[in-house]
Amino acid sequence: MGAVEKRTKTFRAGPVRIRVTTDDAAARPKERLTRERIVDAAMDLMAEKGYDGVSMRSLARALDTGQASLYAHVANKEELDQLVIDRICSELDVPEPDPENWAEQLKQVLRDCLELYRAHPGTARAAMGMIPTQEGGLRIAEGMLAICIRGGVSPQAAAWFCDIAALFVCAVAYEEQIWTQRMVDGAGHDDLHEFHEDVDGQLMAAFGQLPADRFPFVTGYARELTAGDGDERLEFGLDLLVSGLEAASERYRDR
Amino acid sequence: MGAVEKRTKTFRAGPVRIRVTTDDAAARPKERLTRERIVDAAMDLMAEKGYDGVSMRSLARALDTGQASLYAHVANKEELDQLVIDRICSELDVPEPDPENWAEQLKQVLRDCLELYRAHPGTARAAMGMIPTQEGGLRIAEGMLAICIRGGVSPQAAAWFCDIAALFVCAVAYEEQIWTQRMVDGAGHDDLHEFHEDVDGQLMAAFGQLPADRFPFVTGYARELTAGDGDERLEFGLDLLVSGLEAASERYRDR
DNA sequence: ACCTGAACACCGTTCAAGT
DNA sequence: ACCTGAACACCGTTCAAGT
Repeated sequence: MGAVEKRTKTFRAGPVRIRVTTDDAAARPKERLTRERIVDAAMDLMAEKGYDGVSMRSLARALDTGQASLYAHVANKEELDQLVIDRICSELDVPEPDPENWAEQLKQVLRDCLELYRAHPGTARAAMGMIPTQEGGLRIAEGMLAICIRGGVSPQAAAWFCDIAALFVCAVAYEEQIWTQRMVDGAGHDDLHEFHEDVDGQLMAAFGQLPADRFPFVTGYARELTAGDGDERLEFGLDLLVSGLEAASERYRDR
Repeated sequence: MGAVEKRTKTFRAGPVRIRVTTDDAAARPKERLTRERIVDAAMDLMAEKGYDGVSMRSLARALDTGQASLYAHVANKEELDQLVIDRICSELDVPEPDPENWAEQLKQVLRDCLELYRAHPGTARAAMGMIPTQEGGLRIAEGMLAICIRGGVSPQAAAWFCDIAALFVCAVAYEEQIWTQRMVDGAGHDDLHEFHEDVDGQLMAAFGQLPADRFPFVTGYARELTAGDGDERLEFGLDLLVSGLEAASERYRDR
């Protein structure tokens, strides 16, 4: 359950001192609902059950309140998602721009973003299609823009790059989380790495067995199509985007 | 509703001949359900009401049957989504590889993909995180791989590029469709273009009004951050990816 | 073989009524 | 001011029963 619910209480029973952690509803003076508590509980629930595990109802249940009570603090589920994303964004540190080293700095921020999504399963789904308008998200946007522009990238290229790169990382994380969720639901596996290898193996076999006359390249390069884990694919994508940006920055020099 | 439901019928009432188009259930010899009819109806419904407008129940209603009947032809909603995506994929023509011109050919295929998503609102959401395993999707993967490899791109770079570029286009389309859906739901606007300009305007104002000391770059480049429509941003992204690929192909020469 | 009604276990959101 | 129960209008999926 939520981090806020646990309290310790000490009883005296003759010579014995009993110290218990209570988390049953009856025992505590019901804490007031706040946005903070709601977001805390949503993050716990999301980490445990994935994006679809967080409903206004399950969240109310976790907070031991009625679902309607949540709407006194949060406009709707979309706003809740925004608050959750903003919270995780605020965990990320963006470095001071080092103009000599902008390309590597950008890559590192984007790698950190993926790690952040990974640390909080379900969040990538919530972040898809979200524009940063809150403190946390804006800080990251500010930091990435700063790295680009202090590094000499033209403003228009920098702005579009930040947008596109963030979208890309989010999409990679979302795909990963879909597969992770599929594993959790399907059970049968408890090792994620092993599961991925299984999927890749089956996929490679499937590609390899297609009619070779109509799909010569898919069958011929089945190995390459299924190669690499999430990190390798992210790294490849970051290489494309960043080395592309170095080139594009020239073309957009005047914008 | 679906294209299949309308029939004309002629009655004789004394001297008058009445010709009606019936689409009420009672009048027609109920057509058998098939996968084809189900996918047809799902596409119509999705175009009209977006991704969330297609539920197994609303779909059954549109087909004038019970929701359980659908499960005789389609394993679950996920399979339905796959069939819909595969159907739209089969609308796309992939060109014969022209090795001199591989970069432009790739961009054109990816532009066509975005057009396809746009022509069928709601599909990008369904396609997110989907691996092509059916005829239609595989054809596109085959075609893109062929263009890359015949153009001299190393196999591993080609394979990862196809994956990443498809993900990118899908994510761009998904973001667009979220905004479009938001407009449809919110009503008040009936011109999509005007709506986008409104959103961009408000966003630019919001960015511009942030505390300039903490967000110097976001406030300073508010115009660039909100500039450009979907096409310009896609084009920029394709430039990054494809020019990045030309560079990466060298580094992966041996793989 | 194919289809159906009814059920099960869920959603997000609203609102009059309570403390 | 804050919280609640109950309702409204939905979901995906299953299954015994019908034709």
